[in-house]
Amino acid sequence: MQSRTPATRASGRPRSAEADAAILAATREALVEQGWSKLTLGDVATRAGVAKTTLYRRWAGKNELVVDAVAELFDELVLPDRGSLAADIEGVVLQFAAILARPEAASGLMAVVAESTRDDALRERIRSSVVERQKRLVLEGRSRAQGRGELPPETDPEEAARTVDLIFDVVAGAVVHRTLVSGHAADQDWVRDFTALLLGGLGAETRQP
Amino acid sequence: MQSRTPATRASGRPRSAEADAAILAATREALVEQGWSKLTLGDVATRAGVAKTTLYRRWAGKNELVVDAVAELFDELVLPDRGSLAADIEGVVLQFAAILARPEAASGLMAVVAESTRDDALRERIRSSVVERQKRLVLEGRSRAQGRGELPPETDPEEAARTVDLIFDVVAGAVVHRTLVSGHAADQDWVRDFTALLLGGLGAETRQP
DNA sequence: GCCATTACGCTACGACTCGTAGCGAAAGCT
DNA sequence: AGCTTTCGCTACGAGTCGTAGCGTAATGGC
Repeated sequence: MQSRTPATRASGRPRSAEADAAILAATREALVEQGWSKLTLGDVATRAGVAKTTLYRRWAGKNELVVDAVAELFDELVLPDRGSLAADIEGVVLQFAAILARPEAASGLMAVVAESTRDDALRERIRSSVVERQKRLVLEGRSRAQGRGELPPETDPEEAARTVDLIFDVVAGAVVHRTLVSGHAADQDWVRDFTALLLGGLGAETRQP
Repeated sequence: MQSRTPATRASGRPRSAEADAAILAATREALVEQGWSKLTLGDVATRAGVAKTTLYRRWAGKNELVVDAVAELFDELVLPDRGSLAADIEGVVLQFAAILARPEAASGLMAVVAESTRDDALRERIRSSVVERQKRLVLEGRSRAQGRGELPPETDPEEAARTVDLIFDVVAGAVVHRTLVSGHAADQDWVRDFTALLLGGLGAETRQP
């Protein structure tokens, strides 16, 4: 979250945790109904049943609030072992696609990403609370695949890190682009084709089913 | 553009083409300096040297204006024949990355994409004026590769169309995610790695340089 | 050359949102 | 108790929005 664990402050009336949850839920609700540009903090405060001033005391502005509200959606991402690298990839991609299919995630995330091009602190907030969580799944999937012998163990750790970043950009980027720009659902069929392309490459993909 | 070629109207004072160009240029300039959320139509009008009412007579709102302003940036996309599929891909990806690296493209595009999740007409406007232009390059590149024997000729036209869509989502999505979310430039080294992954797949990529 | 038509610049306007300040009351700690 | 911090509420100036109204400019048709 934002400034959790005051650490140096222990006295006085504590902040209401229910208010936090209510505000974030109200933000997602407003994102669905109003979209990002027409979302007003006054409306969010009313929906949450708190005063507008309370909202401003906790978040610096709309951007930070939306990041926190959307970040909670990614808590549910897990990577159960499905037995093969292909199955693991398909599983996590489908989960990611399911989250992105929710209107509050789509409009909220893209909007704050757009804002983050002019706000480094915001970009870092997105990275730590949304992106980093997903990247761990990539690392976990690779580790499993190496254990199964599907991928060779990395030799150069720096090259391995670059590869993970690359894969992550490809996977997340493709799902986002498919869902938001192309405007089609990243459904089972699409994910199967995508996984085949990612594993086998363009030659293998078109070479045979 | 928006409502070009009135067709049914030929009399009266014609709209100034200079004003159109000035407004779109001013929009890009304001995008760079203010970002999307702090961009106001009044400011754009002032920069362009036109009245605010003129702006509202031509565009329905901020979203449509920004789409048109950003779309012009993609006019420069071309696909010279570089001799091989890999080289063609690297070339077009680098061009796309160069456009996205410009702040007006990054903040503007992402913002309108975010808005388009709640506005079908806006999504269609983006698709026709930005996306479709890029997709033709993919078709052209595939055709050339088939002529060289690097890719087999498609048998099922429907499957071929799906593959083109898939490739397009992967390429564009990866560049966008790399640039905007990860916050790193899609430079020569990254594009080389990405092309290798796209052509050879995950196995080949990690198997050896 | 005159007229109908359309675009333009300018001003002004109500409605709305923003973010903050100030206040008294509430809720915790010691 | 007393101290501290948060909360809800009200009110406020500043800024933006999108539109209406008016007089003027630039076309084409007659």
